[in-house]
Amino acid sequence: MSPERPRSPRGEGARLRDEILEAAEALLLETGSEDAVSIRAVADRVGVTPPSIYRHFADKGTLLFEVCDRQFDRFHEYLDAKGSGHADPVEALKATGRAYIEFGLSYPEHYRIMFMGRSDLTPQQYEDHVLAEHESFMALVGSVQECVDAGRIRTDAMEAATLLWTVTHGVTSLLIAKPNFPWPPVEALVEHVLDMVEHGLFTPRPDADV
Amino acid sequence: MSPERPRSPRGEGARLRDEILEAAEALLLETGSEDAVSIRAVADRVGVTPPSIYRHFADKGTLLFEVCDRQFDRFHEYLDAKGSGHADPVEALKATGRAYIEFGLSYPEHYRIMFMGRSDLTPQQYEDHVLAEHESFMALVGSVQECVDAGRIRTDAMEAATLLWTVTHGVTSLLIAKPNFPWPPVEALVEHVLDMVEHGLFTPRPDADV
DNA sequence: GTGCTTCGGTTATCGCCGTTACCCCATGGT
DNA sequence: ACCATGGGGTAACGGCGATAACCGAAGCAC
Repeated sequence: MSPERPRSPRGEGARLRDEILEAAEALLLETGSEDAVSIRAVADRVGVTPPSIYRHFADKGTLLFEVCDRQFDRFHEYLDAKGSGHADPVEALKATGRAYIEFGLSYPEHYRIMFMGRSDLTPQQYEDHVLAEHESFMALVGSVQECVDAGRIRTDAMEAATLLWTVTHGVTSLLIAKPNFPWPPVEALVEHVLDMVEHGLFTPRPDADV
Repeated sequence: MSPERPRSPRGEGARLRDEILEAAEALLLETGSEDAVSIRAVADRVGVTPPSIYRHFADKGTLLFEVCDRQFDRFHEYLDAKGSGHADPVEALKATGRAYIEFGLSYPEHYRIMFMGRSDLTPQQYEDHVLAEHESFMALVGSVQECVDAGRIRTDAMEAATLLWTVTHGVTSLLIAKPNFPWPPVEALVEHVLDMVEHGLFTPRPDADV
């Protein structure tokens, strides 16, 4: 883009690192395809030659991972924000679920990389990621535990949190992977899912109501 | 592999087509990675040069799609088999759900391509695929309808089928995408999910039991 | 000021990929 | 005997991720 990129002064070589991250993120958002975010494309956008990328990132996977990791942080903030301030812990959980799906659909390519792709990361990144994942999962477990303490849930917090994650992920990932399937309106689908989670889908007896 | 591949006789040029399909499938199963199934690797395995592949498949996507499409057929047969022969339509549905997850986990790379990847197909393939997908989804709707007719379900068949798909897909795809997450044993997880779908996760009142 | 190190980035290149244009030759029909 | 055609092969293009080797300017010691 800008053919004249000034060389960074001595101490601030890390400045390029940020520019690379932002260029990669912008490219990911604009093209909506991980494949379009090539090392060459990113370098071109920053106004730098491809090998320069490797001064700041070990490989392409590391770069993409870091791009998504940033988004991951915002993801958590968003979930926390949407999940707090509810008097009813069950409502808080449902709000978190809505926010999860909403965020995933807002950044489908990030979600794809983080939760739908093959994660061949370096052991170090992998450890970081597992740690972050575990942390955020445990935040969910905490929210679920409030429901358990209030006697509003039928199982233990770990199990319920796992189920909630799989369900919200199921909606999010299928909507991303199969955008042309004749889905009902997203809001309705989400509410139906939440209703299913809350009350179940089947009636225990043929003649029972609710 | 075999350096001496006899040339196919006149009418049976399509024989190579099958060999290519089987080589690609074997490669996919052995390596467990879509990336490892390169045109060159497949050609090498068959004992043929890369351009020969293009006599039978328009491009790599078409080849991979066809490989997975075969598996898709077996997938449906398996689901049908596991879903039939149940007196209780709800049990039939649960059995189908178990089979879905089991099959997906047995062929994770196929499942990945079919349900978790970016599907950039030609319009023709896409149409075929949508049709097949719609057909199998409608089979599910049929099974659900039996539950509706028996008065065992709280919503309409289309909605319930959509929910069931998203849930089973959620379990399958997360287990595939995050194999190192500290999941509970798969069987237990599946049963918990099915139980959640059946009865719901939350209790309507703090003092209610089941 | 002069020399040296070191940092920020480039040039050139490798090997792999999907894909295409073009050629070749054995076979079967006539 | 001919020759068209189908089943392949040869060579090559452009793009990719990645690496090795280099280079020039900025800072530091003296």
